Formats: sequence, structure tokens, C-alpha cells
Amino acid sequence: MYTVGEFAHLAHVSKRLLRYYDEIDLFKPIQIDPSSGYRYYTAKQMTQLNRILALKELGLTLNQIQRTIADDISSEELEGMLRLRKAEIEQQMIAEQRRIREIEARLEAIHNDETNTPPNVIIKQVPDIHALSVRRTMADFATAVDFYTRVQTLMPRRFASGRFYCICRSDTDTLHDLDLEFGVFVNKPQDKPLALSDDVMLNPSQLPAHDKMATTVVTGALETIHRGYAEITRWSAINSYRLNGTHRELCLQMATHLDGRDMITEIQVPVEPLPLP
Amino acid sequence: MYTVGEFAHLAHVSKRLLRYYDEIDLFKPIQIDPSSGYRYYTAKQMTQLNRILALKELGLTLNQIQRTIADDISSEELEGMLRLRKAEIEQQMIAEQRRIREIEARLEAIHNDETNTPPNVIIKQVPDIHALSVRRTMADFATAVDFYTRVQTLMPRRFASGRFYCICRSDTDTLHDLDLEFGVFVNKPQDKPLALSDDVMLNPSQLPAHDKMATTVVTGALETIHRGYAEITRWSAINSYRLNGTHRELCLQMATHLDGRDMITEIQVPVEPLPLP
DNA sequence: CTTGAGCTTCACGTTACGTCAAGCTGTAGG
DNA sequence: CCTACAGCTTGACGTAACGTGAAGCTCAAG
Repeated sequence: MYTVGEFAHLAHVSKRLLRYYDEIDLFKPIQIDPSSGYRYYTAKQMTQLNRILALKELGLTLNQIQRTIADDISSEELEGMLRLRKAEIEQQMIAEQRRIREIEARLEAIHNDETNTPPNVIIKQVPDIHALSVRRTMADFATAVDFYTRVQTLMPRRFASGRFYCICRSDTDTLHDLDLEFGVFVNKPQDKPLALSDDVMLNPSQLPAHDKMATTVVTGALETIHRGYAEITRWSAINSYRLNGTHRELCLQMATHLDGRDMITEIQVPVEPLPLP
Repeated sequence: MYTVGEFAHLAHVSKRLLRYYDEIDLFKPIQIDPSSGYRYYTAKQMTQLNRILALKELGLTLNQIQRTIADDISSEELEGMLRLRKAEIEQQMIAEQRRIREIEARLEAIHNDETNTPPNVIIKQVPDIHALSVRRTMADFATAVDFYTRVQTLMPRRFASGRFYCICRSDTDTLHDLDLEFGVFVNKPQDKPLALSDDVMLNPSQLPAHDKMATTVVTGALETIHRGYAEITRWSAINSYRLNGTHRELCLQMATHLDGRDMITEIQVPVEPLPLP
């Protein structure tokens, strides 16, 4: 018969742990003195405790361990639990490899230049989004900005809170004859087009969900937005992602200056993870 | 200017997170309406929030992030934090590889035989231990048990709570002329020998600490203890550990039956992790 | 008998929020 | 103007697995 302290010492665990396991009915002393409340354990129980500790080492939760111990569990269930846990660990390891990668890149950045280069690209998950949109070919960025502004002015009040987006399907280095889509996000899916004026008609559309989207925020006029794409491209190369899918730009803040230098835009590019080399 | 809900939606985070980050002074709205208490954020802040989320993705704690943001941090400090974090992740990955290994082994065990074979071997860390001990060559196990019993009987009361251990330096398959060491653990290091009788003298000794020790508990007479060693050996092979160092046996419960069938012993074998194949 | 070590329960701290609950605010529609 | 109703506020509790005291009781030794 051992007291908590002795048993804890033998098992190389803390007394608190033994009391806790008693409290949650996971592992109880074989006897408790009714008058003093002292817990007493026997050597025989060591095997049981070791079993619990071993399962804990595998990363099972105490709750899961409790179920396996209570022996009201079939070997199929146990197998399921283990398989699940294995999958979890594998997921974690992939994520951790990427973290290591990113940390290494940042350490290198610190060494190469003194400038503190904070990370600007992050991965987000975005759902389907309903919108009203119009797609046109524009001569150049100036025309686009004009049109953009006009659409914003014409937009009815009830869409005032709706955020605008822009999709450019031309090559990123093309500066003329741009294939552009402007749109405004709406909460409910719309079923009929909305005429803003004689020559501007917004059609119901939907932006597809993406599980992994690399995003970054750029401040400045539309002409300077390529810096954002450059950043995302560089980041993706370093972190083993491949751009795939149609990128979009979200207007976070509209320009108040004519030159658009206070415009804030979020770039979103769907990406897909590549196996790490 | 966005309200919490709008900003949260844009950033793809929860409102609760924004309020929490405000509460812990990690990321505060640019303005709070004094009368209503409403929080207001601007698009410009999105960059800041993204930076926080990116650092969080690397696995830094909010506290660490706070320090990097507060910019009262040198690039050396940041580098230190990142290196530390990298080391942590690498450690984790090693541990996880071993977990995967062990889970696979257990899954296989489930498939091979229906018998639920719970894990009996666990890794412990043990510190230096002071003891009083005697080393002898014994003819066989029976002699050893007799001697063992005698030592226990002769041991003074003040060591009554002291646990006994036994080290066998002969080959595990040797059954005669065993090189045995018996000892009793003491709390304080002893400086002088203790004479139990004319022919039994206990000398101060110290068992070295071991970072990783594979342990298992066996119930039964001394003669059957090899089963424990077999189990540890098998487990080590499966989990890529190599036995290195002097193993020891701890007496958890002494025999009351003459045949020793109710004796409980813990075997401890120092091991060293091998690189996983 | 005293003393000190060891035991008991109680309760708060940890991390990074999720999840109600009660109550206030702001806007749209009748 | 009144009334919904959505959206905001603070506050508090829950999570997982214990660590760390605090206040008080018990046990064995001297």
C-alpha cells in the first residue's frame, strides 16, 4: 500500500495528476481511508496506470482513454480511434513542415536585409459569395477607374454596405484592352439583373468558394497593384504553393484622392499546396 | 469605417476574436464610440491584423506576437523567438513520427490477433538516486531470493519505507553465478557504510539519472522476470530504440507467498532513440 | 507533546477563444 | 412614431489537463 506521494514518486508522475485522475474517475486508489480521506494505492495498480500513460503518450485524450479502459469498447472502435488519431497527426505534421519552411524563410529574410519584413501574405478559406456584376473590356486602367467610380455612384442605397470586387482576366502584365469584371457583393442570391443606367447592367453571379486562398492587402492606386501579385507569387514559390484559379480583388477602401493613393485593396488568389520537396 | 461584424466578415475571423484581441490590447479598433461603445475599424488596419494572423499561423503565442508588434523588439530577439519555435516544432515532429509508429504497431496488433494487447512499456525520465547497496555473486535465483529476503529483514526500521532495487549484470540468459547488486533507496546521500550483520555490509552508491528509460511492470517470481525484458526488447525494436546502459529492477511489492508469485517488479532499461528508418 | 512532513479539499491560473445571456443601439417598415 | 429585428455591448462560464498555492487535518518520529 502506497500513499499518493509514494505512488506518485514510483510512477514518476505528480500527486496532483493522481488526484485529478481520481476526480475524473479515470484511475482511482484501491482504498480511501474514510476518516482521513487518505488515498492508498497498491503495486498492482501500477500496470493500469502505465497503460493509461502509454495511451496518453499516443496523444489520445483522457476521455478516449477512459473509454478504452472501461472495456465497453470493441476493437473496431479502438481501431477507429487510432486511425483517426493517426490521420490527425499526419495532418499536423504537414502543417508543421510548412511552418518550418516559413520560419526558415523569415530567418533568412532577417539575415539578408536588416529591414524587418513582416509577413504580408496569409491563407484564408472563403465561401461561395453571391454578387451582381458586369464584365467589360476596358481600354486601360484610367478608363477602368472611371467606370468603377461611375458604378459606385450609381449603385442604389440598399447596396451601400455591399463591398465591391474586381476580377481581371487579362495577363497581369497587359496594360491595355483589359478584360475586367466589376461586382458588388449581396447577402441573398439575386435572380434578376439590375439596370444601373442605359449602358450599365448588373447580372447575378456567384464567386466560387475556395479552400485555400492566398491573400494580401495593398494600399495604393490600381496601377500599383501588381506589387501585391508579385508578393503573393514570391510567397507561394517559397512556401510551395501553386496558383490555381481566378484571382480577385476586393475593395476595402475606396479612393478619396483623385490619384487613388489612399485606395486599399485585398488581393485573393486561389492556391493549391504542392508536396514539399 | 467598419463595425466589428463587417470587419470580422472581411477578415474571415470571428467577432469574438476581434473583441478578445481588443481586450488583451493586441489589436484595437481605431475608434470606439463613447456613448454606444461600438468598435470601429478601418481598412488600413487589415494589414496589421493580417500580420498578427500570419504570426499566429507560425505557432507563436499571442503574447509573443504582442511583443513583436509592440516593436520594442530587436531583430535578434525576433530571430531568437523564431529559432526557438523552429526547434520546438522539430522536436514535436520527431515525437509525432514516433507516435505514428507506435499507432501503426498497435493497429497491426489488432489485426493480427483478436486479443486486446494493451501497451505495457512506457518511457520515463529518472533522476539520480542515492542508495545503500551490496554487490555479490550468487549461485542461482533461489540463493538470491534468500539473500534478498535476509537483507530486507535486517534492514533497520528507519529505512522501512526505502524501496529496494536489484541490478543483474550477468547475461539475461545466464541462470548461475549471477552478478547481483541489491540496494535500498535513501533520501539523503549517505557517506558511510551500514553494517547489517557480520557478513552483510551496505555501501553508499548512486544510480545514475537517465533521460529515457523504458519501463514495464511484471508480476511473478524472479524466475519469470525475463518476460519483462523480452517485452521491452520487442517494444524497443518496433519503436526504434536501442538499449544502452545498465538496467535495474525495482521491487514494487515483496512476495508474501513462498513461491513469489505475488511479487511485483518494475524493470527499467535505459534506452536511446534511433533515427527512424 | 511537539514538530514537521505529508495528506486533504478548495479554488484560481493557464491558452485562445466559443457560446450563451441580458441588455442597449440603429435602421427599416408600417 | 412605434415596433421589429439585426447587430452591438459587457459579463460570465466552459474548454483540457493539470500546476500552484492556501488553509487545515493526519501521521510517525523524537
